Amino acid sequence: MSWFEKDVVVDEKESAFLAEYDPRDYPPVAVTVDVVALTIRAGVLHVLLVERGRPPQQGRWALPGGFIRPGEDLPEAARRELAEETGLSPRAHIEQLATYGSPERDPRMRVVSISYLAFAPDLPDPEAGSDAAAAAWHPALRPPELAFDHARILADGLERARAKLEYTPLATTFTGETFTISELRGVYETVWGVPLHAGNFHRKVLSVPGFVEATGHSTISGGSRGGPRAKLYRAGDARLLHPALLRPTETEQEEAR
Amino acid sequence: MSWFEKDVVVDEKESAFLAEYDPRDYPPVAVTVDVVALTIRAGVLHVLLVERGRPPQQGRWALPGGFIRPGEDLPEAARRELAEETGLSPRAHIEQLATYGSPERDPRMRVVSISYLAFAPDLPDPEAGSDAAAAAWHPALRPPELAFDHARILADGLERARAKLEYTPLATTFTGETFTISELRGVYETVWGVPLHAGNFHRKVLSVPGFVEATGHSTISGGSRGGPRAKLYRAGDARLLHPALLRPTETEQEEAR
DNA sequence: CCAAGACATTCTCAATATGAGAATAACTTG
DNA sequence: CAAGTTATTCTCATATTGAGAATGTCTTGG
Repeated sequence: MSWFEKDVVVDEKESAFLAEYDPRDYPPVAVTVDVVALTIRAGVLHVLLVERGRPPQQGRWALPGGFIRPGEDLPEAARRELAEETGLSPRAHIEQLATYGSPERDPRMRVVSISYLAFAPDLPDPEAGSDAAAAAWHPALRPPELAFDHARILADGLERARAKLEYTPLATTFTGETFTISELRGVYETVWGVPLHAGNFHRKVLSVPGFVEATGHSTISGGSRGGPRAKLYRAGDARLLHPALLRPTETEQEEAR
Repeated sequence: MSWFEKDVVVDEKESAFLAEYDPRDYPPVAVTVDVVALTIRAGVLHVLLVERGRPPQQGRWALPGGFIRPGEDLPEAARRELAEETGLSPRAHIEQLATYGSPERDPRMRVVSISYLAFAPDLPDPEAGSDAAAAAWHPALRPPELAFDHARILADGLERARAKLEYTPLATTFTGETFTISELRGVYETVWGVPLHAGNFHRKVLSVPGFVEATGHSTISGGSRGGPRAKLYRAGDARLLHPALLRPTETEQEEAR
């Protein structure tokens, strides 16, 4: 139960105040949501971008996003933008990333942007929406030049994604319904950008309670380049990984040279 | 260098667009910052609250905060609110927590609030500011009934603080310039709400590179209830703790019963 | 069909990190 | 001065992790 469902005291004085209250007395600020939607295609991390169809910065690529609507909640707006501009499934994991509000970030007026981070399994190429001339997946580490401060937002989203893989089972949101341990390892290697020890990764994933659960099935055939058929798993019910699956540290990587 | 310092192409079409652009075409939204300022007083975690001096919800306690000003950056607004309403030092650690924008969260109009989390060493009682009838430290775990959705914001801030102690040296921002290992342990025990093993904590803190560095000095006298004089340390230069200092897990706590 | 190479899965071993309990010694207060 | 507290260091058993390797199953190219 949230506060506004309780008996909030609204006496005469407060009623009078609300009646004469003029929202236009406050400095105008526009509020938008922007979405950093990530997926993995052909072993490379990709981010969804739209080509701006109108000024400012027309023709440049930007994160999908737009103004929030009256009566619309923030996560709702983020999901709408994602679906609207790209036709993406509304089931993708989505979480708030951060809010950007530097006074100079948009030349039109004061714009405060609440960014969201979304993870999705490999999806078909998106459809262009009304606001965008085009929408497409781009390599997340080598994107085209981005509009506004979206390069910074993307960088923050990538770092959040890398960190989240450590202590949550979110890597499974990049895979299909079922997956092999190797596919899961591929997600980690792609997002972190480092190769992992196959044997240790296997041991670790199976030892963390609730990370994955066996389906009892195996792949129909071995890998395209050989190897036995792998067991298939699905996401478990854990929301946090205990103990966490930590990235190799810098010192360890230096030692490996 | 940020994007707006670069050669952004502003052609005639874009200039024309900017000229005829009317910010008032967008639905009115007010943007505020709210600050969850935490400190430890007498071994208890406290949060800074102000008593609302005007409707709505006049008389209720709320997090310090207010509308952002034109041309003012978000972190800047958070620091200003903290200093303005309470006289707190602007040097306290402050970081963005999350943004709340449910359409029903304020009866006046659509209000989007960007919350900030601040840690400060024990400070004197604050002064009331212009917007607040009173400002005071309250126990963070048993606060008075809070206005709007501030109880939820406080809860999120507390969880963030607990998590941050694990992998960052932020506990040192709750202490003075120098501190003993026991004082540092006290911070962890207070924020996490669990007793820690003194010996293991001591070993851990000294083994994590860059967490603390010795000053070469010791306390003038032993603790108020006895014990030897303790060595004094200051915060080290690490920004992250490797390996992290993890909270006891639920299962471990259950086992200890 | 066969040999070579790829890959899933399981093990072994050494190095680290952690939880518990305890030993030592330096201070406090009554 | 005795008793109780606390800082600091150790010991030992248990987990966790990094590396390297062994095994057996498959795919691909002759």
